Amino acid sequence: MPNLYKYGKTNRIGINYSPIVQFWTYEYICTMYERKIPLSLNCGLDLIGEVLYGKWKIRLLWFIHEGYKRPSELQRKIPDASRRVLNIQLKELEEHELITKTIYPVVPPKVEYSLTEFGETLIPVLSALGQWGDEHQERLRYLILKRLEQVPIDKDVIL
Amino acid sequence: MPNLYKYGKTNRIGINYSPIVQFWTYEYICTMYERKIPLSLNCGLDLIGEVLYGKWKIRLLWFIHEGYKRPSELQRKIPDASRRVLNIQLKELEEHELITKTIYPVVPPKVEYSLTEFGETLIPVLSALGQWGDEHQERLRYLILKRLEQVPIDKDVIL
DNA sequence: CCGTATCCGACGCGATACTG
DNA sequence: CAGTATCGCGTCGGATACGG
Repeated sequence: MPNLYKYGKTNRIGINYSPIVQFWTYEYICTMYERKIPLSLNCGLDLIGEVLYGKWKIRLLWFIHEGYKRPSELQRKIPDASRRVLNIQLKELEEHELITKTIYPVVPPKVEYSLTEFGETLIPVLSALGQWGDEHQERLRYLILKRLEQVPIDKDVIL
Repeated sequence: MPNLYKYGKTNRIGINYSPIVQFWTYEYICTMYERKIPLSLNCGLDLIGEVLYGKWKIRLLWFIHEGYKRPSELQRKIPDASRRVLNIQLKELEEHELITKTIYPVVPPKVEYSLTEFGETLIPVLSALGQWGDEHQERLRYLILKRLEQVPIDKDVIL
């Protein structure tokens, strides 16, 4: 969970670009729930981060958007994710109302996911992200791989 | 080779959405390095996810963009992040060539960060993200908080 | 003012096995 | 085909303390 935070007032990311931001920090609410580290939901970037957080979520959204709706299809598309995690993240997406799940009462079981309208609104945003990545892919790949070579040993790992 | 990445990172962002995607997947290369779970750098979303990954990076980028350049300023802006993590993430941003660091040889020490041109290109994208979050903030807050109430106890945590 | 080191808790997620 | 349970590893990041 990314959202462990307890920061508050000054640190809304969106400061300039988003006058909409409000000040009655959710910190307050969250501490009431005794979460050790409260969420910060003060600005748009925090919020979207909350919803997209998860290793496979964006992938899932995109594939569903592309028409791969059944769990087995998704699994085939994302073979590196375990069934367990896929289910967990799909459920989260569902709870965030970005997708809906339809269970057909047939044998063998059949399940289909699809984007909600709300989910659809996210697609252009994801596109924008991906576009930036695509535009700079050469450079990014180079930089990322270079970094990995430099730091082959994790600093936190005791040898 | 130490086994970092044995269990991939939790990317906030990552997906194969793009037709540009190439198939000589980096997965391949990565497995050659004996990483158990390869990085996926196949598409723009994967790449951008790699670069933005980190709890405070987006915030850092934004604040630097806004003109808060010195470590102490940034720290004040993000009081919940420890100095350690801030430095780590700043260094990563630097290695990814999104920001530059200038050290002035004076006493007391003075350091300044600023966005590179490359880093600047990321700003509109972040704006887009934040904008979506802002537009739907009511709903998002509601949904996120609702979910948290439902699952107050993490399933994986042993009590 | 600036940076880094060590310790450690939280939790995401992979592996595997089992049910309907 | 779809879903869940249990287990344990690994990584991020917080707390604190020290050195320049």
